[in-house]
Amino acid sequence: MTSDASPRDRLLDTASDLFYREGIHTVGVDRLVTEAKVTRATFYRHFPAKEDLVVAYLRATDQRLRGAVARMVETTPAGEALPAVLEFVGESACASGFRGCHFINAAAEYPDPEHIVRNAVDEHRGWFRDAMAELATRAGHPDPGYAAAVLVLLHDGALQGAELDDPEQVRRTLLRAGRDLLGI
Amino acid sequence: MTSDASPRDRLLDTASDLFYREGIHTVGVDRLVTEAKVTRATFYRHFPAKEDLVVAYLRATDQRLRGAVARMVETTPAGEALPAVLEFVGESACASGFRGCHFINAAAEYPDPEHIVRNAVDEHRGWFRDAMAELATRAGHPDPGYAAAVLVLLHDGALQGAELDDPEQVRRTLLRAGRDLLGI
DNA sequence: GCACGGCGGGAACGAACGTTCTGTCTATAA
DNA sequence: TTATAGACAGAACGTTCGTTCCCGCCGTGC
Repeated sequence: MTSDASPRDRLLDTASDLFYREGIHTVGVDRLVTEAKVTRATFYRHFPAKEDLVVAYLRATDQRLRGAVARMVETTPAGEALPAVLEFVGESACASGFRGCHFINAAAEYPDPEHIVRNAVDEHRGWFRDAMAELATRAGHPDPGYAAAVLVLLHDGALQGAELDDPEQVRRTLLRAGRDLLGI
Repeated sequence: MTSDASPRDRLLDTASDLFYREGIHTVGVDRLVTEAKVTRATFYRHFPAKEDLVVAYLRATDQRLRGAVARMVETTPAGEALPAVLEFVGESACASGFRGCHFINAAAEYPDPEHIVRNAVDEHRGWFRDAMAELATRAGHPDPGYAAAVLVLLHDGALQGAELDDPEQVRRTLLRAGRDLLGI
């Protein structure tokens, strides 16, 4: 239950849910405090402003994804890590309630590249690219930089495509294209 | 000059510019009528509501892209149409002022798939996929459906990646991956 | 026992939102 | 010449925005 968590956690949980499902600008502070069962005063006691909650939401999502990838890496042999990532992306894209990439969606609402929200987006993307490059290296891929760039490209395209078109078809295309490109 | 165009055209031009550069929700009607040098009454005489202007903006963008693709198809032999599309996408992504895909960005701000804005997005994406499938067919590609799906995937990934990462690197990755995947 | 900090309830702030209105001016068409 | 329609100017609508404040309650630690 979220109702017996701390006010800060309730806030972050409902923000994560609402920001992702309905967008950031369209979800007001009213909505947030009402659904989190928290008062405005409590909101501003934990977050200096709404955009700080947005950053916290992205950072929490980032941490969740880092954990998922780390767990995946631990449980799959080095040679199968890249296809495993593709499977993971494909499954995420087909999950119910999927609404595209958290970070791409957030960036679309914050055009200024210097904004703190964009900083959070950049950090996540930097980590993902580096993580993919390292996986490719460990898998013995001849060109890890290219492999990472390809994985980022396919990742982004698949996540946005799955939201806007048929997720299952996108998933199939992603897997087939990934295997073709990465030589696996 | 936009200042001697009709009020409706001025409105659509400034809306296209502002919506793309700064986002849709963040640009208010105040901003629009001020920069278009048009009064509120004139605004609402031409568009029942702001979201109708958003739809008009997307439809105008859609028409521009259809024209660009049609022109490209006319001037390139059938066999080279697919790489030409990739070049076009890559160049667009590296153009100054590029801010990602108009339609993906708009969809990120309108989560409801039944919204009229999303309808405009769906129409554009449907056209693009069909156009790519037809190009692939005419180029003699053995699996036009897959080729079209791949082009959509790479297109989406490249456009969002170029906005968030290094556009030149994304362009190179796009071209190389496209050539590898489409056998060209 | 008492001070203190976290939280709930709720009013209030100024600003901006999308939208509607009244009224005046001017160009075009009957 | 007059009627009409479109664009102008600008005030105003009610609502919502993000943010701040005051007050009373209650649990914990000194």
